Amino acid sequence: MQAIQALSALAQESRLAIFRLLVRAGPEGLAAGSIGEKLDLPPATLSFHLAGLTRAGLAQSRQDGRFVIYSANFDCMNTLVGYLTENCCGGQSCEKGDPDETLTRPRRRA
Amino acid sequence: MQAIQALSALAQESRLAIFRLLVRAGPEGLAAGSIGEKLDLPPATLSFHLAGLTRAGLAQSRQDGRFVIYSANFDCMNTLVGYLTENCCGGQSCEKGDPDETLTRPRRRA
DNA sequence: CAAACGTTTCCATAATATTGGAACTATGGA
DNA sequence: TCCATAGTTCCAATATTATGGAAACGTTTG
Repeated sequence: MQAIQALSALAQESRLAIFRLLVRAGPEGLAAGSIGEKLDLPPATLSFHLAGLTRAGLAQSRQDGRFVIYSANFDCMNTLVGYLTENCCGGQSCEKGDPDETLTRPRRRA
Repeated sequence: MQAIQALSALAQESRLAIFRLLVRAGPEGLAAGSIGEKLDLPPATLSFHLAGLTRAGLAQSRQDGRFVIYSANFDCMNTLVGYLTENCCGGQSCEKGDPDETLTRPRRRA
């Protein structure tokens, strides 16, 4: 299951922080260096985590001059959220039990 | 962040399988033994993983006679999905980029 | 109480992940 | 060409997680 890869990629403080940064940065992405700067991560460690996110398909990189720009893969994230939603509400529940549910996951027809 | 706890709880084959089973079982839940049987996990290993899911708040247990019944915590799962949705679409994107997006995550107004 | 059953705890082992320094690679500019 | 900048890879130390046998723990039943 590749959901597991994505989940474990996000299940780590630094990587989750990196990913959040990438999401906020949008499709433009961010240079590796500025990520490391914002999160105060040494280059080797940062590279390790970026590789993890990339391997999981949650991020991608392109080279721009001397910089390597990383950006979030929104499709992948959507797929993951979709998968979790199936796993959470696949049967029927999930609608009941939390009246605020519509705030986070609009239902299909009301 | 307790999202990380939930994410790492799910980021493991056995635990994800257990959780999926619990979700499908609904609020009634399942006895530890029958989970172990279905997934062919030795008692100690199963107990270890059930403890992980419980620690993460994704599952809960109640004792019923000689059995210990585990059930999924749907609220917790909703919270997690909500958090991920924030992290994915917090800015604005996520709508664009994949025309099939409506299949997995219906948008709010069309 | 004792035996049987379901589950957990204890423990040791093995596997996997995380960390960061140092050396290496690639790119752009003097 | 040579240097500075930006990142990656290599490597070794450390830390965390997973696995499962065996013993202990509650509960029900005889």
